[in-house]
Amino acid sequence: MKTVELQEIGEIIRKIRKQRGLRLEDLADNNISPATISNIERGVPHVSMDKALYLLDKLKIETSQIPFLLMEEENELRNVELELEMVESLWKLKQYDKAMDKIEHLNLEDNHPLAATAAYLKGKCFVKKGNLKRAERAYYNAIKLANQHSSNNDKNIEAASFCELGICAYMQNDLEGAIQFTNSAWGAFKDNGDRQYVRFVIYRNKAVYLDKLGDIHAGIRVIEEVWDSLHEVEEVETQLTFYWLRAEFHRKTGGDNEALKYAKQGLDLAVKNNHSKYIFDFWTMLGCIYTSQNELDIAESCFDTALSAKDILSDQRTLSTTFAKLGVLYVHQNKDSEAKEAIRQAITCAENQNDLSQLTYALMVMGDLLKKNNEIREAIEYYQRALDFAQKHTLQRREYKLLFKLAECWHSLDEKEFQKCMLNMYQVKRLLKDKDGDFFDEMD
DNA sequence: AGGGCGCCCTCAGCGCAAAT
DNA sequence: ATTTGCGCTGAGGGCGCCCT
Repeated sequence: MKTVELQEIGEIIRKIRKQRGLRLEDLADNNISPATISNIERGVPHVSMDKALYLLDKLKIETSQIPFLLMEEENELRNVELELEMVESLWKLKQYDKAMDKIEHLNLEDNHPLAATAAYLKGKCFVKKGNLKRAERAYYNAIKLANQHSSNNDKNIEAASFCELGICAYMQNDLEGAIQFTNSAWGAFKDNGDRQYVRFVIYRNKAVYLDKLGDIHAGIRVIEEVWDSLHEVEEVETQLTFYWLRAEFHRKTGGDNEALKYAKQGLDLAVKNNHSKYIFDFWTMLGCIYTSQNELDIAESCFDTALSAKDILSDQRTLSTTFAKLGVLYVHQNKDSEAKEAIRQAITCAENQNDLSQLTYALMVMGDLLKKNNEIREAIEYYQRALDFAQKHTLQRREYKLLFKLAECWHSLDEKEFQKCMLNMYQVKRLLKDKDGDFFDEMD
């Protein structure tokens, strides 16, 4: 008997012991202890073959049966694998309850080689069913199980689970946490394992979080690192996000022409693949770029085109952005009442989606509009609301910007409040400099 | 003799589920 | 929500064998 088979024999012994309702202790005697049996079952390498053979004998298993039992075991494993592939397809087909039922029905023990995969898929179902806490528990469990069983080493379940934990944190407005999880995912990722797409999802997510945090420089570094291998990305959606991010980063650093180039390439790809969410996002982005280039009529058409997709969007998360940017455009066009209405919609959308990064932005834009119309007290109210969210969720760049705007408002009204803002600004700026050294004020 | 190594044991403590 | 009990595991240590 080869040592490679030792673990598999252990699994068979465990299975048969459980089938007969025996505990370790029940099998132990003067010749073999419970711990040793446990060692054999887990395939601990230094256990003697004699003990294993003794155990097989005690269970009345003929050694000649073993190849047959191994084969049977392998067949069963393949069936479970197929079932889990079905679960993944059901998830794609949005049949979350059915997918969940299938996992429960498999009833996998913790030591099953595919238990980690099952836990991971369970987490994904919980996310879609809106239960983030249970999803997180499932992902933690998947990570624990993946580390327990050596056959998970090349399945990248740990990396994928960390990646998903990042998404959970992001959905709960914990961007710093999201980035930490994504870093953990990167640390756990195996280059020659399964689920290679996760590699690009990690890059993509990290860049998205950095964008939301306003850390443009770090975001650009991530995109540059991945850009040359973009052709390796098989998922159109991931590719589209990279085009979107690249355009977004160019736009925010004032590179309108570059931004235009990548937005148009992305739009092309989105149209080709009939991807309505990104058709929507890229038209929104084009609207922003044209607004900043002062081509206001074209910009308006862009936003109008984007909003035509409003009712067929399955993910409403970016809708708030479009309304906010449309508001900015109306401000440029001096259409103040339309602007107010658009920004109000932006605020509502962001609230509905619980997207605090976007909400602070929409509130800030509303403040800008009020301030422009000399309604300073009202403007302060909006800025202050935005500031509270920004502080609570460590959106420090936005916090800095809001403090600046508040300082401007207070300047003529209340010297004491003005001083308070300036002091806070100074502190936030120092914090940001400590963190990455290259603080700068990006465009929105 | 004594150091290294393999095998197996004990024991504290963990995680889970049933009981309260 | 907390306690209790069970099954199991990992750490650490003892024992015996082999080699130098």
